Amino acid sequence: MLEKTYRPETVETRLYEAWEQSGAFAADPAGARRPYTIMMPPPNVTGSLHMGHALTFTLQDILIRFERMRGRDALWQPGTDHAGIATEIVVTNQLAEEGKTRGDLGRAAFIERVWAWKAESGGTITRQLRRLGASADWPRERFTMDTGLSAAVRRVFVTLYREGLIYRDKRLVNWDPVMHTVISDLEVDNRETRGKLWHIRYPIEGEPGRYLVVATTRPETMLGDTGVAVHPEDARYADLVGKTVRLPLVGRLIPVVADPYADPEKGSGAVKITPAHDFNDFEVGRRHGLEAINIFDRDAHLNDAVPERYRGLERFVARKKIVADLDAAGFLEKVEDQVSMVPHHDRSGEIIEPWLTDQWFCNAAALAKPAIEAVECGQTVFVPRQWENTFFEWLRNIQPWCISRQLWWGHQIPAWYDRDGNVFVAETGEEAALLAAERHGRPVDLTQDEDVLDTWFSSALWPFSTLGWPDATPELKRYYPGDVLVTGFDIIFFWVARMMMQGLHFMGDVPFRTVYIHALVRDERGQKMSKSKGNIIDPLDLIDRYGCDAVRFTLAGLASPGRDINLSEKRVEGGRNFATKLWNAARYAEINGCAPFGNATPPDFDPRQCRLTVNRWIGGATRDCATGVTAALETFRFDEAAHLLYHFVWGTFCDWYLEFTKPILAGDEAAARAETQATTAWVLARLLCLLHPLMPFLTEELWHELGGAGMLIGAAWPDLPPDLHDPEAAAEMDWIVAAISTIRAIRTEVNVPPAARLPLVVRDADAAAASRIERHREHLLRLARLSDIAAAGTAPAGGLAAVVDGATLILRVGDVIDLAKEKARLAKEIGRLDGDLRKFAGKLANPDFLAKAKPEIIDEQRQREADARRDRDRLQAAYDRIAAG
RNA sequence: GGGCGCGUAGCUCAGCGGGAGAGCACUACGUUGACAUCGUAGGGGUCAGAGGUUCAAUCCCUCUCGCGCCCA
Repeated sequence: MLEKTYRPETVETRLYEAWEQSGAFAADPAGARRPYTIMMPPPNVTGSLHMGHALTFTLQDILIRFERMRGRDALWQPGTDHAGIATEIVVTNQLAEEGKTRGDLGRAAFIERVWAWKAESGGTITRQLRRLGASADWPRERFTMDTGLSAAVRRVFVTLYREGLIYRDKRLVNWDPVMHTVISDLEVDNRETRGKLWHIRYPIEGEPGRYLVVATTRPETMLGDTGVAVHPEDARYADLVGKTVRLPLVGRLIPVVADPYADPEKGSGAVKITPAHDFNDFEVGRRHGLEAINIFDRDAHLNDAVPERYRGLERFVARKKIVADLDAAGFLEKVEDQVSMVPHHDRSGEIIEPWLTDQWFCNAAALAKPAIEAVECGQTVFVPRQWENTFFEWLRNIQPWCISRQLWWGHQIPAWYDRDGNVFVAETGEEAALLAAERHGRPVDLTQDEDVLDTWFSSALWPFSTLGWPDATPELKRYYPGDVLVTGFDIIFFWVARMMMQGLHFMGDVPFRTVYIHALVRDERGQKMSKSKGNIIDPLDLIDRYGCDAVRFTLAGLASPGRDINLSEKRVEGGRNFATKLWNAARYAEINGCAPFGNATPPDFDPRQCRLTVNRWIGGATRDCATGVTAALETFRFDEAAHLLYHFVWGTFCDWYLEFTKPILAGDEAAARAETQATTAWVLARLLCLLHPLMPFLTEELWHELGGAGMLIGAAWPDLPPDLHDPEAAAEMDWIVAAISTIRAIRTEVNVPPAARLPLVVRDADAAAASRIERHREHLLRLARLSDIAAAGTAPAGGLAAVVDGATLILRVGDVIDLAKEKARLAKEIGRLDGDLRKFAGKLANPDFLAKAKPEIIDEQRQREADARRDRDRLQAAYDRIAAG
């Protein structure tokens, strides 16, 4: 027999191993089933599972298990990402603790060290995914720096280079002066920072004593100024355009130009132009032919392009000195406090320095066009749809993508240089050597580009590189494009857009048909989880304490579209309680001979053949539930699926069906008992199937315990016939539920002790109500705690009246009844109905309503009006009887 | 500044043109061999505000206020 409560810790590991070892997660490329593919977004190889992972992988696993049960050949392609910068930072920090630097080791030793770290910690995240129940096809696990995937990276790089879509260029880039690497625009985090606005006087050449005041948040870059801009329509400065000013501290003459970039409202309205150290200034400089003078070295220390006294100073040290010097020389007009956006590296936290360097770029605009079109014409659809705007917005304004990084951990760029700096791009060094030899007419020495590629360059290829591309593998043919990509909105730009671009370019088709964007997981008060706030909820800790299924069910239930998830432990407790509820229902079924595939259950049982109304009713209700859950999962409404199941299991199956059928199971009518056992077993088996994608462990365990054949993970998804639904049975049982609920409510209202059994008198029952009462007499007696049910033509004394569709129910409570209180209770109810009746009357008397509303709506209103009137009249009669008595 | 989203019960959220819902919390009472991780019942809301469209608005449109996020 099942234990009293479900103990996840005794079940989860055992079942997961059983699934994995049986090959239940494996795709079947050679089979005949239609494929269903989800590419797992590869987590960082050295990372560990956080709440966001728990959400995204739970949702993916739900879809995979659902479609697998629906008969699809499900491939959930797992793997991990080398996460260039993130991993390099981790290992560099480890070295720092040993008092060493990356440079002390040298490139080869450093990379070896990272591989060692990967070997040590790389299994963590995949072990944690297993704890979450993720049914990924593990033997197909890939890593972005695998041999195969690295070859794909080189093939893509070389191809795009030859197509002119990858090129080398000298541009202003985002430079991290501590890590000494460039990063892409997306990796820049603009943070609001309190700073100052310095107003500096630039003397106008040829007009002694006159100054042009410029306002800047970065006075130290003035050493690289090559112009000053004012707005073309700014009358204050109109006469200065075309003149020159003499740069303080430097002495260089620089022109005043008219450019709309200068905002007359901001600061003094005049801005210094430093083309080599500001992205906007770079553009202004280009428009006006201004020189770009680079004043920083790779450490953001001032270089030889500045006056000698400032050379070698770190940028913020230089700032202080320059401000002091300007002040001393009378060039500083004023200083204001100002909050401005300062670019930081999102990983290292360092302040970014815009810096002119040679880097590799990818022509993202060219690749973006097909990606935009594919979403425009619906080849790929975002769910929720509104994220398409975000996608379009970014792709339509996309800038060249800087793909080179001055790191060691990653895919080294397949470009080689000869001594003259000529570049040879090829998939291998040998090939590059051949190209060089051809060019020079003899073999020459080459050195490979030191840089590596942006991590996202390889992730962008994930949907096809994991399937064996560039080889034409059967997997590639079969599983590309994937069906759904499940991910968070924060990587639409980083990853989704780039997979779209590369997929379309190299595979000629989108990488996935649907992109399901889920929300962020926040804490219970809606705050973002972070280490510094100390509000992190660890999914593994939750799994330990509440069980994996409770966590999964909770997350699914909270996954409403377009809304962030505020997770509280109370919710998970609710999920755990639900698991216990289901467990106990199954336990009850087992005790009563209703195990799904036990001896009591004929294998050819068809619930449509049931004779008892209660069994016909639950069969139909199960069908309705299954239909709803299927529709919900098909449309990514995980919340709806969870809620439907919760309410059906708890509110319908446990609260009513199991209660209704207890007397049958305990009774001695063999046929009725057998039918009920079979029905209970049948419903329970379907419920285990329907719940399995959300709660895989609990359902699998129950499946086994109750004698299910094979493994539930491989069972078929319930596809129930429409004629299971029996409207008459549903109406009848709904009536009984309403009658019982009504009687219970009255009892509570007048404080009848729960244990007391009271007689019920039924008055003025119509034929349907009378027969329902007769057929379900036992249910009413037991669940409403009645001693007797009698029909009466006359009103009994001392009764509490209530109306249930077609009958007046009078609960006899004897002499204890307080007549005044009862009159008040009835009057209140009558008053409520009168209010409803006024509303209906108003509507039904409105000619516009009758003329314009849909006929079925009018009928419905009429029916409701009639029902309300009838109920009101019955209550009024009861009231009158008391008043008369 | 541009864009997206959100204000519904004490809290967290569904619903999104015709009867205001769930979970949790709260109150009262607990009975029947699945379950106290439970049962039964109850209280609690001018659906942010103001206009408009409509026979009908929590739902559609406009504006206002408040909050969040993304991009500049």
